[in-house]
Amino acid sequence: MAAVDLTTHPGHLARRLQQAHYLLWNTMVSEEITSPQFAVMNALVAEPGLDQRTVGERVGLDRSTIAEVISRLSRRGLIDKVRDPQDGRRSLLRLTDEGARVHRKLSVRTARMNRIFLAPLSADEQAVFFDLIQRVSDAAEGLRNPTEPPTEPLTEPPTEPLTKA
Amino acid sequence: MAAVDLTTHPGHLARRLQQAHYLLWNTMVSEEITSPQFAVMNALVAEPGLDQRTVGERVGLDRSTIAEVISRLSRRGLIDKVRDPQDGRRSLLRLTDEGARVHRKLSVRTARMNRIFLAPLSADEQAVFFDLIQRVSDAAEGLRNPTEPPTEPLTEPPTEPLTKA
DNA sequence: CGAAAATACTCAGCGCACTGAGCATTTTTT
DNA sequence: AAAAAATGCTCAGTGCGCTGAGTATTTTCG
Repeated sequence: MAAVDLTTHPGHLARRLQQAHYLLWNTMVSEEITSPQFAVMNALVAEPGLDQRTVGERVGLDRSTIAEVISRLSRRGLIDKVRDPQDGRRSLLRLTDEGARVHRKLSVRTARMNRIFLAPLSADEQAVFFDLIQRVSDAAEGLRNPTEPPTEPLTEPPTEPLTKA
Repeated sequence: MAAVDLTTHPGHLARRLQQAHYLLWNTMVSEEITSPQFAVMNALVAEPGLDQRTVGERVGLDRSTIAEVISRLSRRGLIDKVRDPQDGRRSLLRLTDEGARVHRKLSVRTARMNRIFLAPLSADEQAVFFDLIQRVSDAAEGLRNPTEPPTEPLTEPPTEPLTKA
């Protein structure tokens, strides 16, 4: 008998929160377009012509997942995908007219859903909610992405200044 | 140009939080046993002999998902699964000795991981963090599970008492 | 220039998560 | 007791999410 209390486990809470959101999204926003798909479309509204990897970075999806999400959006005719003539490795992405239309429609519904989802919290609590989750996520991301904070700046050791010159 | 700010979208934040947790779990707890698998084992430590559906209910996994998770735990020899002789529909579950051993080991590591994961928050903030997420999740779950709260209390309408008699 | 390294993407494999449909076994009704 | 409903589980299908390996294209460097 040494069972643990999962209500103090952030991972478990995060999963439950996401599940709850998933269900609400399905009933209030769309059964066709998922939340990650919407996030990708949204990134392309903000910055049309991004390549696949960068979009993934913007919305927090790894290379494999973003590829699949994009393939679905593309199959539905919501985004265009073309090889970059300047760099044959890249795929450049942008919304189609239909994609832009769908994005507008879903934006409205998403806002409505978020209001309902967050209704149990006061405005102040909502702000705290965002802040806390974000801080935890950012910190954890930092743990994985050493970011190589210049252990010894690539520029150079304190021998001589060169940005100066 | 009507892109939305995803940092105020709880669904997006929940996904990011879970991803961050997933990565940390993998490096600090186990590469074999996942967080949902641990949750299932934990439920069986608390209540040995539960049937599959109830375990799913305890940890928040639907019938299909719980079936897969259990099949993996079973394949690894961490849980036992037997048909209920009283009710041929049910599968009764309990940890094997090895399962109990693994659960103990992971409990320690999980506690350590949670400390690090939550380190960016003060003790007070951690309490708020749990509370807010839980309230939002519970409320959203309530939206889907009508629970049939006695539209008109089953006890009785104000016309005449009948439990009386 | 040509080999080596970096970069963008694809592919296969595993695992979580949900729905809808189907099967077997109770339980309830008639 | 037979028909109907409920219950527990399985199966097929879709989608997110990660890793490791592989391919093609650029960039860098000797």
